[in-house]
Amino acid sequence: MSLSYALLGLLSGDRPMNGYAIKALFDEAISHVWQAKLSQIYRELDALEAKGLLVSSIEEQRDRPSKRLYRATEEGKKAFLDWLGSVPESYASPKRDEFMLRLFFGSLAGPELVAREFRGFLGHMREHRASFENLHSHLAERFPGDPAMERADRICREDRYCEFIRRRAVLLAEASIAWAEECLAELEAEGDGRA
Amino acid sequence: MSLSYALLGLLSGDRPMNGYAIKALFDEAISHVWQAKLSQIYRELDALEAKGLLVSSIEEQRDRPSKRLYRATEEGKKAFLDWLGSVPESYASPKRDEFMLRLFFGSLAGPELVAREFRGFLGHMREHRASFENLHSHLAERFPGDPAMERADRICREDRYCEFIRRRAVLLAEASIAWAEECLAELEAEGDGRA
DNA sequence: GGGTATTAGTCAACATGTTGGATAGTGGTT
DNA sequence: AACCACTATCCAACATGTTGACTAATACCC
Repeated sequence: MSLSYALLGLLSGDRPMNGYAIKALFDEAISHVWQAKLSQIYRELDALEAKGLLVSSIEEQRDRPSKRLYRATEEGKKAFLDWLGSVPESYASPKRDEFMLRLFFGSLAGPELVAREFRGFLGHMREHRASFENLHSHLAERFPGDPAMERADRICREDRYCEFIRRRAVLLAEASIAWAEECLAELEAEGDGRA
Repeated sequence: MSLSYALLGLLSGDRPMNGYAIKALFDEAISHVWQAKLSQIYRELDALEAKGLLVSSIEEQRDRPSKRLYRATEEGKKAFLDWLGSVPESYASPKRDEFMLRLFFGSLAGPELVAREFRGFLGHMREHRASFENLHSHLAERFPGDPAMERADRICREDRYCEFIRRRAVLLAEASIAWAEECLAELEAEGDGRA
């Protein structure tokens, strides 16, 4: 699946990374594209190393716990590039949206409850949109002296594809906000008329 | 989690349903909100019955395999309504988008490959959008004589919240299409200039 | 000196999702 | 007659994702 390719991709560069830093990178840069928990990342790194697609080495640090640095083997890089060049099975991402499911049962909940949920959703989406406007990743600050993190930070700021991704996130957030405002207005107009 | 509440919600009405029909309902009406495989649905129905939230009965059919009809118990209905009235933990749905992940590694893939993926994505999204324009669910046709399916069909057509959901799906699809067209145009403009 | 936060990694258990096959009758196609 | 598609249920195995706990060192605050 894709998580392993994401890891291989991140570790295909010349700068090795440890699990903890990868998690930070996921959270700051990839979280609206792909999410993963720390324990999942570690497990996956283990599995990839067992398959010979990654190798790891321990780096001792003076003032901190020592860390295990991973890098892709030649085989790992090849596996990643093969995946990148392959045709994706599907362009549809799996849908599992609790808010929408609740909305589906809206008639059983009643308009007031639904309106409340819409307000919560709007709050969330507005925050979400704002988070793109004033965001630059803090990876370099959080991992001072880590070349992999400095590079990642720079890429997130400069890379055109990262910019594409950011633009889409903003557009989708705006579409969702406009939609929710319209639905809420409809619900409230009716509520006023009745109550 | 939410799948069990989705099932309880569907089975809280006065019309019992069997697993196969529930799967069809998921596919036709809820698929862009929540997806589930047949085996998962059966397993979940089992678990809910074991907890006393559902009861089942076998209905023999002349010309077809007999089916197991589920309906919610009073306890099940209560559990569903409690969930519906509760505040959702999060309005963010888990993100796991393969296409976006590939795009994140765009610089490693190169503009031609990325452009190809964008074309695939556009094809998918245009189909997706079109599927809302000429769609009315065929549940009643597929399950002739099944009152639960006739009702579900009608609700999907008439219910305002289903209409909200449909509208959002269309808006998001349109935003994605506009975004992808713009990105693709940028990539192609550059490709022409160089090639 | 004690509590808490941060950095770093590991593990067990559980929850959820996916794949594929077994079973079984009906109806239609080649 | 052989094969496939549809309706229907169930199960085992595996893959993936989530939660929470545990270890350990350092730093920072009170």
